Amino acid sequence: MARSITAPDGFGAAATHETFQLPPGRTLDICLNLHNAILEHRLAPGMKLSEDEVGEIYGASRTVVRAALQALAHSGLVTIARNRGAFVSRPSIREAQEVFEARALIEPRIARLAAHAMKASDLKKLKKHMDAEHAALASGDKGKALALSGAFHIAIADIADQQVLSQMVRSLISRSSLIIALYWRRADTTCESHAHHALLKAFSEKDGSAAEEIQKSHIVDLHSGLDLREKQDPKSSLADALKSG
Amino acid sequence: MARSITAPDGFGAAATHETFQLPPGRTLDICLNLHNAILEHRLAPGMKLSEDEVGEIYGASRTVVRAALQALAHSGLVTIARNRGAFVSRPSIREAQEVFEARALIEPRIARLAAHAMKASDLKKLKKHMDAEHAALASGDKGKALALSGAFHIAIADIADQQVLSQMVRSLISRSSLIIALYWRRADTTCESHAHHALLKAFSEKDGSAAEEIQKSHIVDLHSGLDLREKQDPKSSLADALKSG
DNA sequence: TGATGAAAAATTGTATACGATCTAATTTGC
DNA sequence: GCAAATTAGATCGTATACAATTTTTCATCA
Repeated sequence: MARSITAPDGFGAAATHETFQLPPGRTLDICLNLHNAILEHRLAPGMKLSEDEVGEIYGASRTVVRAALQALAHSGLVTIARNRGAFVSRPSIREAQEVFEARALIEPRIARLAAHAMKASDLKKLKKHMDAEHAALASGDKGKALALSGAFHIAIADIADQQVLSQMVRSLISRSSLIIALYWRRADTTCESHAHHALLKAFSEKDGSAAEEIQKSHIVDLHSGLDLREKQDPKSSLADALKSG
Repeated sequence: MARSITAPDGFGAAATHETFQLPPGRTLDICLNLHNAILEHRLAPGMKLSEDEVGEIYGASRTVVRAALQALAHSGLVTIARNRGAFVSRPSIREAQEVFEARALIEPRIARLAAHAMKASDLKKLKKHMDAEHAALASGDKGKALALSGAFHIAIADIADQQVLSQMVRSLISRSSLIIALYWRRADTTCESHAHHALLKAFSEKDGSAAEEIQKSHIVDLHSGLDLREKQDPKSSLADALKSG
């Protein structure tokens, strides 16, 4: 069965062909599809992505699948181990810290630029994103809601019209999705929406400084929603327990 | 003739296996080699990188070469056009602007972090980098001098010990090399050294604020050394000339 | 002479085959 | 019964073959 690829829907699809610097084609299709699946948490960190299996699913040969997996590896969503294959990445605690620190550096700047470049049509688009996110949350699809929340941040970067920074943000947000899958501790995802609402207000007033400030706190807040304490692995903790017993 | 690959020398080699998120192997070897060649301006922007030709040079099959070219495409040094092949990228004026704006945002922060993390051994390493750069410049190898100048910036990022930001800087500096090949206008490359000296002083005094400030001016200065005025392309200028004649 | 079009050559896109390496299951020895 | 070694299976790394596409060449005609 060839061509059973889900068409990327207008909203969830945060990645374009520029994300992977690949020409259009089947390799790119598979990239985008896997990318979405990972962002929506349908593929969990650590999961094996066998070349044969993926090829079977998409009706493509290993040649094409390999290229797709290597592209995803370069964007950090997939980790390839020689002679062992490809796995959905498991960002370390260290990497999680750094990703959110990088976001706290870059995204506020982008928010400021976006506020200055903001047009009426852009505001409408952002509003639609928010509505879609609410709808997904209401229907109970947390994975999709998270992906849409990321898409909101990417939409801002696109409005700022800075392609280089925008690519960086895309990569950081993709990795954030994995990080959240691994380390998120809060039950409420709703706090997000408040920040997004506040951003929208700043944008509508073309208040760059406010947008920058709000975005910065928003990201710091997201960061603080993670549980990034080192957990000693079971083996050593067992040894400790027995030693002191 | 297999295995005629130049061993990446300790200094010029700014890229590691993490730059491409590839496991060690021949694909990575070819990546690093092409990467260095581009950074040292031995391969000019726009040059065709035929799969057969590259494969012949490195004694590898097209399978391996293709993977290497796609990895380089993802890092922005190579542009792939479907059914037409791979070319050394020609960054647009727009992209040039954005790359240096991004550097001006990220690198000063890294310089500050590096200043705080700086150890005596790190200072020595940086000094060695500068000496190597001077040596290359003295011997007239401008390409190598430029690559080493980039390596200096990357070394700072490594000292700051921020892998995520470090990867971004690597990518930006690689692209800067192409940008300089296309748009550099100054004859003197020596101005660089002064900034690097000043940075070294700030580092030795562990003065983070000074390092941040110096790095920012340094990058703005580099940016101002480019000629980024739009040149109307020959075709349209010809049309204009005839229309008004 | 210059433009047009068709045929030939070169180059990339993809599938498949085979060897190398890793994983696991089974056997063997203690 | 348990650990180590061996073997069978699965998976990846690479080369090569063929199809699809582009580029070049060259003959033809206005």
